[in-house]
Amino acid sequence: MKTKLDILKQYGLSVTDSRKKILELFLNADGALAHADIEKNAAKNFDRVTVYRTLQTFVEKGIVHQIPTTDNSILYALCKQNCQQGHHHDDHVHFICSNCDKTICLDDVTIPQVKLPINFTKQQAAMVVTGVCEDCK
Amino acid sequence: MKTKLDILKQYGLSVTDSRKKILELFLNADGALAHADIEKNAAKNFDRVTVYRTLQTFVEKGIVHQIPTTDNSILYALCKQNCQQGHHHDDHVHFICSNCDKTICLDDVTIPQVKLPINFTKQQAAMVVTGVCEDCK
DNA sequence: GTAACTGCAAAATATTTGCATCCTT
DNA sequence: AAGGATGCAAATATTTTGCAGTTAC
Repeated sequence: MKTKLDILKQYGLSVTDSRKKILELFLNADGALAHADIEKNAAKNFDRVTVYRTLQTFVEKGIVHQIPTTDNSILYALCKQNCQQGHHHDDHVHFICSNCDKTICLDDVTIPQVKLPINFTKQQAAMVVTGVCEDCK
Repeated sequence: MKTKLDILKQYGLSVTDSRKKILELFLNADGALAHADIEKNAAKNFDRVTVYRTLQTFVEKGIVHQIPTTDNSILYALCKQNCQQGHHHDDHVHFICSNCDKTICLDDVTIPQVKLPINFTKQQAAMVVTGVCEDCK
């Protein structure tokens, strides 16, 4: 299993306290995190601005990806499987529980192909399913 | 074809200048609109706050729906087909052109079913495809 | 006439930027 | 030591709220 240090080094980032801490939050989280979640858990120790910059860096490097939601918030999630090495493939479905509000990466559920209208070219696809998760069932 | 007035009345909203104007923007738009787009085009005449409130009303009534995007902006789009009458079914795929940044409702492309892990219940699904649209091809 | 809608002002919140200092390598 | 990362302060931008005046029905 990869450690925080491995991941940071692998992406050519210097190892700092805030990056370690934030990465740890992701590794321990069972779902995706909103900026606010991270701030709540890390901002005791770090500046709000550092959270912004760290997340931005992680996204740029491909360590985390952003999940679009309808409710104006961006969620950030670590790809648990393929994405940590080499190129970033965010091809799984995200699930948002309407009860506990947790966002879960369904790493095993692949986004199905869709047939686009003629003259449309696909580069990426994202899919978010809302419903009730296994814990809230 | 439904007129602005028809639509507003159908949803039990009183007909005001700002609602007519904003609805017109949607009817003329070939894609989805960001809050900023609406503000740019309508805010000459209306207060910024009115745009917020009007959009909120439209979403509540089901006249427009929100499209999740990764880049922190909410997009609003009119459902061209089924959604205008009765209940709102936002079951089509959204397409974001990486060239012109336009967001298009692919009303004819239905979101495919996915098989969720056991004990997960689906309520809604959203799908966003990024790529190159027909105009930018 | 009444309820609903709008504009204005202002508060609350969120995000970005510059710069001096500190830390990693 | 050098480059990058952080913290602080402050500028910007975004969204929400209260209230008085106006408008639709």
